[in-house]
Amino acid sequence: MKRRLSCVYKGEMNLLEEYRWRGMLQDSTQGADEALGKGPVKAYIGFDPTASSLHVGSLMPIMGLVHLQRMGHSPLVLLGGQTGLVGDPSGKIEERPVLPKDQVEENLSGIRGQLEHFLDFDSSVNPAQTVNNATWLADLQMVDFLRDVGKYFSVTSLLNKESIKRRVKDQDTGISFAEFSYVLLQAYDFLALNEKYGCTFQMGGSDQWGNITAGIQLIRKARNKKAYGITYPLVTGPEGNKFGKTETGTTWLDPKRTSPYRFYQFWMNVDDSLVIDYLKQFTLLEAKVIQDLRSVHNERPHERMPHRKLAEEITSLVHGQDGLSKARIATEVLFGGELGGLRADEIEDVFSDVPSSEMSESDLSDEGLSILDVVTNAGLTQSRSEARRAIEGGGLYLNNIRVTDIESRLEAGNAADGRFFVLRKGKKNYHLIRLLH
RNA sequence: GGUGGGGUACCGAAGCGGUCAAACGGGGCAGACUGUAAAUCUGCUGGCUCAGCCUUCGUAGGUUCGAAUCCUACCCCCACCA
Repeated sequence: MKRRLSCVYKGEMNLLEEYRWRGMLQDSTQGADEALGKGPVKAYIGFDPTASSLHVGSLMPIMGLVHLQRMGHSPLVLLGGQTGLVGDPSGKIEERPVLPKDQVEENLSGIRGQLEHFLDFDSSVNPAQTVNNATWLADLQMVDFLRDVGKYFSVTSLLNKESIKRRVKDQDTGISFAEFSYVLLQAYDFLALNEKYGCTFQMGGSDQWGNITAGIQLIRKARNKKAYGITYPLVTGPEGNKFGKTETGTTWLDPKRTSPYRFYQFWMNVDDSLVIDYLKQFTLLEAKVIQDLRSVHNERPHERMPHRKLAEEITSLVHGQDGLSKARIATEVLFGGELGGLRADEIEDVFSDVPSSEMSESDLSDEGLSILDVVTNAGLTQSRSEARRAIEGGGLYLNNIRVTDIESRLEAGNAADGRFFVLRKGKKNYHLIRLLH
């Protein structure tokens, strides 16, 4: 059920124009437009293996590659297995911790798996490819590197790079030689990809501009060949704050780290002022469709159609139809919908994020347990008194049905599909009890 | 070291012999409204076997039928003076 996103190159479609109207173009080097117009190209983006999963912050470059492939170009994904061992100083205030090698390995395979949701690696015409720069960096000799690459860089110009300048100035943190040299490694990556794969484009976030142009210069000076670069704008939240972070942490693409439900909710909760931008940047919907969504939203904002569409599109892209339907069921249930029709495995799935405990059937023998005790033991309330007040105030639910009687007892017969008790205090405080037979 | 003021529930702050589980404000929780937002409104906000009982007003004693409130000692804070 992998989507076919690739297609044969058609000269009349212009990638940069697509990026422009979608608000995905920050900057491009001279001649990039013409070079793309001449025929299919190979373009690469490097992904950082600092974690075993990508998060929503990487979505812009990923979508960049998706558009690229849809226009018949070939995307190349560089997994920086080696550069990950050094650490890129761009956009970082402090030196980063260096990761152990086996961790980097593990991260690489996780990331590769996620990209398969977006890119077509099996196309006969323009398949996506992943490359690990260990291929050329692992056995590189220091002296060779200095001669072939180092020679082309002036320290003065390196010191003038924004990412380095800022760190050199800061007396407290400074910059290590490893990080200082990072830009050379990335430039060398581009050179290597250019030679081995005929790659002529590099793309990346706007913080990568300095690294990208360094690569282009190296290719020009060392091989007298032309190469190009494109950067995507930085995605920010409503107050310019960091995108993708919520109270519960980073929003990851890995369903084990961020459940499809939470992922879906992340997009549902996007600020109104940004939803149209995000539709352009993170979905493949066409201009006309997005325009229509915008007018619907202006007329009936409370329906939040663009949010729904945004959440659905991206969730199905990242987690598939299956993930989307899980997220939908979870949304309905977690916002107070009926629990009755759900099967045990669906309940288990919906409430997988929720604190839970277990109880054996014998605990509930004939009399059952006082709901007050159950709620308090589950940690939903601090004391029986508090549980009592919650019920009196109408704020306690069993299996999404309001509990009205303080005296009511929990019995095996109440369990949803015979296996679960779903306790809820207020709108969002859940506790799941598994009934063991 | 001297003088004065003070320690009250999650926080701020009233209370100064019984009607005090303790006003009021903030925060928190819940309900209504709503767009899963904000604002607003309502209720709750020590524990329990809950029309009752038990434990709480810096700590330890005492006076009293009865103490957060009066007395004694101690501990800690703050202000001013040295």
